[in-house]
Amino acid sequence: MNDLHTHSGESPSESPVPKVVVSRLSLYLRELQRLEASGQQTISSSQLGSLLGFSDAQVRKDLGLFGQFGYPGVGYRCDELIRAMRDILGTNHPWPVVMVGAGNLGQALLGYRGFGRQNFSIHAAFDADPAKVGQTVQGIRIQPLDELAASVSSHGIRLGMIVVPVQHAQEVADRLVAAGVEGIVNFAPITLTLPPHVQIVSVDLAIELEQLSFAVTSKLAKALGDPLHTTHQSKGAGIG
Amino acid sequence: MNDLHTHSGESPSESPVPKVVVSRLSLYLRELQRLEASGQQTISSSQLGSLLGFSDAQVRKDLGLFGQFGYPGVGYRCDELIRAMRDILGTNHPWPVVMVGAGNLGQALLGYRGFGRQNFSIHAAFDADPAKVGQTVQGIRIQPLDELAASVSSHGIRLGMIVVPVQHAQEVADRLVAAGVEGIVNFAPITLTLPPHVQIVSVDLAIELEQLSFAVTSKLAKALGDPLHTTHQSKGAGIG
DNA sequence: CGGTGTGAAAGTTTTCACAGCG
DNA sequence: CGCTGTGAAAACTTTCACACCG
Repeated sequence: MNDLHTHSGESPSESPVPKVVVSRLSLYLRELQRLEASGQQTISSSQLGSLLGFSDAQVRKDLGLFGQFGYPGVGYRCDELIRAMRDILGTNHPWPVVMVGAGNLGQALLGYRGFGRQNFSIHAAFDADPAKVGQTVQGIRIQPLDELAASVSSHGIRLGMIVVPVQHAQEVADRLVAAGVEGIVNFAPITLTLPPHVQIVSVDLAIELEQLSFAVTSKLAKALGDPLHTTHQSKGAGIG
Repeated sequence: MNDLHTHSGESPSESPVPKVVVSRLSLYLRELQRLEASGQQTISSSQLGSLLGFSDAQVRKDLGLFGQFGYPGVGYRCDELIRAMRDILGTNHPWPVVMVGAGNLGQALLGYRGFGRQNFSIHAAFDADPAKVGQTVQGIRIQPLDELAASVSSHGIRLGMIVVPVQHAQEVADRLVAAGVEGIVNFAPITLTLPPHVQIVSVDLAIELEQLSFAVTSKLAKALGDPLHTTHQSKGAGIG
């Protein structure tokens, strides 16, 4: 590393970075920011890994996909690595986000301090309900849905959040895409159908809990030899 | 399939089910419930897969880990498959959940209809702030944190949600575990350190958005040949 | 025919292990 | 020495392709 013939213009054919790597990158960054705030200057791949439950090799391999950031015998400098990670993730510049849906959850998210940590901010909020439109929540005025497209395009907004009831989610998603949004966080419990150039991340609270009920159930089930959780029971009666 | 010498007592050594399979199972179930509600009786693996963006083979392989649920030439019966999935995920019986943290987000989650869909319900809510304790939100009285352990153990509660500010999250997690909780959904932006028998699922809104900013940025970057997003640029100056 | 269940092949991600560096 | 960066091996996951079934 530290080779000074900085070969920036590298070969153009790249295997796309796996999603799971990107999610670990975010965890590395979150942890690095905590470490830096606590005054730590450098960190090794094994320290960083063990803080997060990953192996040292995994940390190095993940970082190695994007460049060479470490110093042999030393580790990584927190400040440098933070900056590099933010460059990679795209959060060294602000990301205004639009939110659609100003119900319970939407209003709570409007007040959530913690987007800001990574340069995200809710730029505008929209709702279809005339009773909500015009209210100001957490300093953000709720606007009517008709203003969505103009707001997105005039401010070059690229990301949106869907916090509407499930029966409206697909339509809202379509409107966001039509307005030019390129990425959506969807809190409604439905699989959205969208063009492939639009990125989606979904958060379904019932599904998160289901992951736990499975894990907690199968832990016990295996100990007891429950066939459903130790594979291969056969089905019950026939179809008719 | 449909072999009637129902070999329930199968071999005890099992490869654990991958997490990614469990998350797809939840998506299958969510979609099946929608289909059943719309009156559909049966569905094939390729239909179900294409509704969710998976291949038919993937659907069959995932289900095949747990048993034989389909009918050749027909597909799967929605009602049967729903029941089987709920058995597998453990959601054929109710799951009372405790919530710690009754701020903006916590209160919004108290009002969230949609846990119920999969048999989860928030049984009790706790907060350290004396100003919040005693309030009733969405029909649930906010209790002081001291009552957490007694509530968990006396009702046999196995799952908890952490919705407190980040600086209190680890301590709250420790208290939940000490009280006997076996699985936690954590909304605070921190990696919790807990004994291995406790399951954790994390939701960090800033990280969800980062996944999008990466995807949206790198899509453009690749088109332009940005070296950070087309791998292998070298670092800047030396360490000193 | 239409569709499942499933071994075998292909592809992907993680771990190993070690050369090389400051 | 301690630690990175990285090929090679191992482990794991997905896709293929086809026997079999109603």
